[in-house]
Amino acid sequence: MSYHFNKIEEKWQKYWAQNQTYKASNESEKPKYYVLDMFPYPSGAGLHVGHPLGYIASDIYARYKRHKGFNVLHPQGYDSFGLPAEQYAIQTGQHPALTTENNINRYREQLDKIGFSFDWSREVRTSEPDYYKWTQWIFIQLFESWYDEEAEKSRPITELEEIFSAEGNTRLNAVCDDDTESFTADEWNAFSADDKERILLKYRLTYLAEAEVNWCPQLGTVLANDEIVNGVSERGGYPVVRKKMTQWSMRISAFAERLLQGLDKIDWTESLKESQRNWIGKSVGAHVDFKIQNSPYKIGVFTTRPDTIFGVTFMTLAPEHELVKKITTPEHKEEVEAYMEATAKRSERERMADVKTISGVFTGAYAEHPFTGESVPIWIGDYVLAGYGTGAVMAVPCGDQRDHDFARHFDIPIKNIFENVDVSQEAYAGKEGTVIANSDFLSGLEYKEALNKVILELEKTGQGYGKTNYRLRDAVFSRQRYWGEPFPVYYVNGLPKMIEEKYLPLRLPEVEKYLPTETGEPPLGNATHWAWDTKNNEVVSNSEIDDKTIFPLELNTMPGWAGSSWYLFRYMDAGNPDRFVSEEAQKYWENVDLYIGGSEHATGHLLYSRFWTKFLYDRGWLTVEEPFKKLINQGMILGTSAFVYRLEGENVFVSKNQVKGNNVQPIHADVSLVNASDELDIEGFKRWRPEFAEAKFLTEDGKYIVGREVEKMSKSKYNVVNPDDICANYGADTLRMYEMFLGPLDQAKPWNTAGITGVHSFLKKLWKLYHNGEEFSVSDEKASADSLKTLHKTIKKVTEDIEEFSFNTSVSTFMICVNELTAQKCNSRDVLEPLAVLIAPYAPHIAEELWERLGNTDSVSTARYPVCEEKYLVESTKNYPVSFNGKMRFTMELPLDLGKDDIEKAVLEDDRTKNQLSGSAPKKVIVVPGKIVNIVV
RNA sequence: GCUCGAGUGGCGGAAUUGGUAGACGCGCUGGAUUCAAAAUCCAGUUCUUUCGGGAGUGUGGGUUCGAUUCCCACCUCGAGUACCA
Repeated sequence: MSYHFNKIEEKWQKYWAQNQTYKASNESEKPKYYVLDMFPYPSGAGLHVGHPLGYIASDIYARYKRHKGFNVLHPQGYDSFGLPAEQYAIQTGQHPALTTENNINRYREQLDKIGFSFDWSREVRTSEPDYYKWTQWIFIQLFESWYDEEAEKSRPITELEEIFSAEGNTRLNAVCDDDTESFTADEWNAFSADDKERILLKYRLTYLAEAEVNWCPQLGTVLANDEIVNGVSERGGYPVVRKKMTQWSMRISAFAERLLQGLDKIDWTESLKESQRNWIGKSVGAHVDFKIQNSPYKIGVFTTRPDTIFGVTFMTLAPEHELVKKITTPEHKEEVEAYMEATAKRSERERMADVKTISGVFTGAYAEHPFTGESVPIWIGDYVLAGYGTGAVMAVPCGDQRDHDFARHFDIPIKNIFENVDVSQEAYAGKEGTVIANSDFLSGLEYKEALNKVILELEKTGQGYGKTNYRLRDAVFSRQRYWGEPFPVYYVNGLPKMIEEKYLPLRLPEVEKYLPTETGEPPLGNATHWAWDTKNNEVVSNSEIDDKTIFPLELNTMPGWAGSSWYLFRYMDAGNPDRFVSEEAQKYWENVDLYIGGSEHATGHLLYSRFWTKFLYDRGWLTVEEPFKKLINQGMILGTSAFVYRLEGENVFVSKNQVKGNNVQPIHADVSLVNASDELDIEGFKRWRPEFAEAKFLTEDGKYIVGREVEKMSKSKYNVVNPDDICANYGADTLRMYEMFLGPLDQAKPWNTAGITGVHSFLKKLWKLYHNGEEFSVSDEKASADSLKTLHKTIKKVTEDIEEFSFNTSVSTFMICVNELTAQKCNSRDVLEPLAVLIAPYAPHIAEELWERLGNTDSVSTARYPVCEEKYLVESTKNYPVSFNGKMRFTMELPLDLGKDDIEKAVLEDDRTKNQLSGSAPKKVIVVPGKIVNIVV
């Protein structure tokens, strides 16, 4: 009976669904293990062969862990809020919920065909009200919390109010807005309710504030820093400009240090941790205040090199700095304003494009050097960023290249404060090994001593203090979109109020149009039924707003990362109507043991979910502080595009090798029209692109050869390979094993269907091992020693490979195993039964079928993983390579249990050795038992 | 520029507490089977050679009896990040 993979796979997929084979229980005697994939956004294009790569790897691991006796949680769901469905809605009017539903159904169909062991009973969808109810709930908890820097944790806002009314905020060490005024207890108690509310907003972990944001006009929304790549939007590649808007923000900056420290405790790749470290961008230095001459103001700067303070010859402010307008002298006003205007006009992208052009203007104002009292001219320049530090720098041209360039460009003096260093041509940025000169009390000191001394001095004189700065900014949380979580917020006197928990979810309202309103409000501004009745606690029509009991609701929605920041916990207890996850369920599953997904989420999702987890931990809703213990990034599977070459201006195509010397235009051809030897199906191509139906094709030897190029898989490049086709032609088991066989999991690699036959014929050979002709044939006779050795060797290697996520080599190991067993004519149950279990994580369908034929009534997934018994691996002899001066000459078979001296003796007595030595005595003999013998002549 | 990662046959890729480089698969070559093809099976396949060998893991050096593996310098490619004071 031959290997009918289609029938087998259909049969077992049905069986697993009917028997809920992979349903995980929240109670078990077994140890728990949680394997999670990054859940997909269900796009309209469906899955291509690249998508399941990580899912296959995690599925193998999940299945392996089940065999090893773990209670495994391996769920899947959908990150179903997002832009494409909304844009489709704008174009077609189809409700995003409908589009999303259709896409999810298609995804599910495709996923099911690959035979994953997901527990679908725990499926989550971020766009479902039952789910986003809890996203809203977490938002409210963030609003009701503040960050205590003393205790290094988030605390309820009610405790902050108690502190305020007892002692004001003067002694408090809490994270808050920079412009927070200080007050005493008496002052606090005398404030009006609205004033109190405004002050509390400066402390809440999610807050409403006017902020300079990244506005993308084409998308009609603001973007977070991690959603911008090279100055344009990550999605669509549209320009992004800076704009002031009132927005919800997340005070993630409060967690900067813990997010940084936490990295040391988790098992992630070093490169990923490094990305997060860079993103958090911790730098240690000092804050220094410079008095401005003839003015009540002072300029605060952050510097990592306070030791170079005597090298300051000017200061530079960012053009957007708030003091610029206040300190500019009348005679420089016109110039400064022109400069400010010019910078504001430039987009982020332009500003990044020409970093080499030096520009700036003098404000006419002077600051006072904190130690020498000398006058320091104040400039503005766009090389200083408003968003980092204080938006102002003390410029030390001898120690910083940018300051140096600026000074030289504008003829500002450069003062050298380094001994024996020439700074006339370029700045000296080194720290160790130089002595500071020309620096009053710092002269003669080295970097470290100077650093400590100057900070001490600054603090003594009240002109500054040691400070740690982080690059990590608070995350803007508002999006001007329709298809996202509505904020559970209404406004009274312009102040935000939270809807009470028991009235959640606040459901997304229906709208006529998904575009922003004519007045520029977000799409929810189109909703007619979008006001909050505080009497009946329900959504009512906007026309009823009376500002007494009925108030307007927030029009923004939450960003894409809101729902994905906590979904891992929902799987533990999906569907719980009373809590986002029950205490028991969370305590049992703790957090994710293994997380697999792409590295593109390094500074977005993976940082935000760590932030929310830490927050929920602080407030006592979770027992873990990190969401993902171990994380593996799978590499992308790339497509191999095919190109045809059209002669410029003609309807004639030339084959690949005739391109040279011709002026041709390469055009993507659908990869399904090209065979493995790069030959184009010309008739098929003509039917596919009717505009080329009449085209002429210049062939070579009667064949039209296409050009190839490796690119990202995408519909528009016609290089997409659909997993459904592979499953239909070769089976899911072949697809699974081939995807693993392609190369190391974490590496990017092009898809190449040609090689799949190797893996497919391996599965056919495996099938044959259990069959004799058409009959199932496994004997109860004892297995031969050779076969047992093959089996146990395989168990050992495959197990090691799985533990190290080297799935590609384990496929090779299986191939060797089956080849050996075939050669040994092995058909003993002793070997074939464990082999079926061993391969089940990789090729579950064929394993189930063989398992059943072996007479088992349970699913193979309930079988215990075979144990490698070393006794079968024991060798009695070993081939020793014998080398002379490191060059191998021959091998000698010797018993393995010989000692060093015996091996040496045996080798020296061998005729071939004597021949090599030709009478002379060896200088040295090196014997590594079990490995090699080297003779030095 | 900085950070991280990687360079091994025609191709994807194996092999690291330093010990027979090229496992396994694709492709290719030859053979068996077949009227023929597909499928299947067997053998060969780093380069070079006067058939004794010789060279060989990006380049140049070093440590070692012995280096794909360790050290130094350089080159190339990929990823991330980018005026971060």
